[in-house]
Amino acid sequence: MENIAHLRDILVSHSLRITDCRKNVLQFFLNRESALSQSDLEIEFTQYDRVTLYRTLNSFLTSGIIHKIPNSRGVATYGLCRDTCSPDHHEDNHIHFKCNHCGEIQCLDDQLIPEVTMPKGYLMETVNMIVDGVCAKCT
Amino acid sequence: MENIAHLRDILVSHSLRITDCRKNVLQFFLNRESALSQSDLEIEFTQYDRVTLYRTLNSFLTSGIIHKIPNSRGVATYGLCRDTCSPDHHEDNHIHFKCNHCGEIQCLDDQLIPEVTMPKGYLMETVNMIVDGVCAKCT
DNA sequence: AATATACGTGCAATATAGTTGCATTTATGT
DNA sequence: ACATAAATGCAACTATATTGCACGTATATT
Repeated sequence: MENIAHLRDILVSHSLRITDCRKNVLQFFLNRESALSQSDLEIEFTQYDRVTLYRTLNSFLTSGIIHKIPNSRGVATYGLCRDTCSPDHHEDNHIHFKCNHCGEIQCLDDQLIPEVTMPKGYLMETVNMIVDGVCAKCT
Repeated sequence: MENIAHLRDILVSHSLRITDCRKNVLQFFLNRESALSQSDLEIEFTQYDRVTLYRTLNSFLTSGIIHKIPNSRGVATYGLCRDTCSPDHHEDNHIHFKCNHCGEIQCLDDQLIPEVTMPKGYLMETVNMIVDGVCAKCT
């Protein structure tokens, strides 16, 4: 359970206003170790409109509190950024893990994406790496 | 331009019946160097129903002719598998590239995904790596 | 070549996800 | 406490993904 002051700090430091919705959603992210989708939030927070949750995710995304995790299903999922991230510079160069058993998507913060090289003429901007398998809880 | 016999061979060797739709879609994949989405097919093949194209992609996917490429937008894209792929064993361990300029997604068949290790208790099944940037055609 | 049948296709309908505009409410700086 | 810029809720809309069912066709068998 995060204390409220901490939640406020995070929001303020990302130039976001303090609202109930944002505090609750942020707390939910902090309490969970797995990444979350919009529909996860809709199930958890029936008191807020889908659009509000959608825009909450968007504000977190553009302010650099969370990052988007690519996946092969058609559902966007989001994970908390590390403390070292800022809106213009992300340090989310870790591997993401999708468990085929429980379905959870996790940030493996300590497994860094290895360096790769591109063919001639290609300009590399961001790199994502997603491993599918069975997570520690399900093995 | 692929010859028809070759298209038939590919379909037959994956236990799929020969149909116009499948031949045309497969040819389209072979002629393009970029990955394709369902909507790409809908634009190209107005003579076929969306659902037919959807199921064509599905049959190609489960029979191992194409593979799904994860991406952060909510649109599934597909790339041709290498000749060495079979339905039960895929060799698509290459990096995918998404161009932020032209939007194309390409298979970098020769850029292999580097080996990575998982934390204790994690079981690795498949690995995906997606690089975003600017492709050779757009630089 | 005729034919049975399993498989492919088209249509209709539904489900799910993502997005915008607008009126109303609320957080925040002064 | 008040003005204002931002957040919220509602309604509507778009795009994408998916299923059931009836009908048509590729293929194996004879």
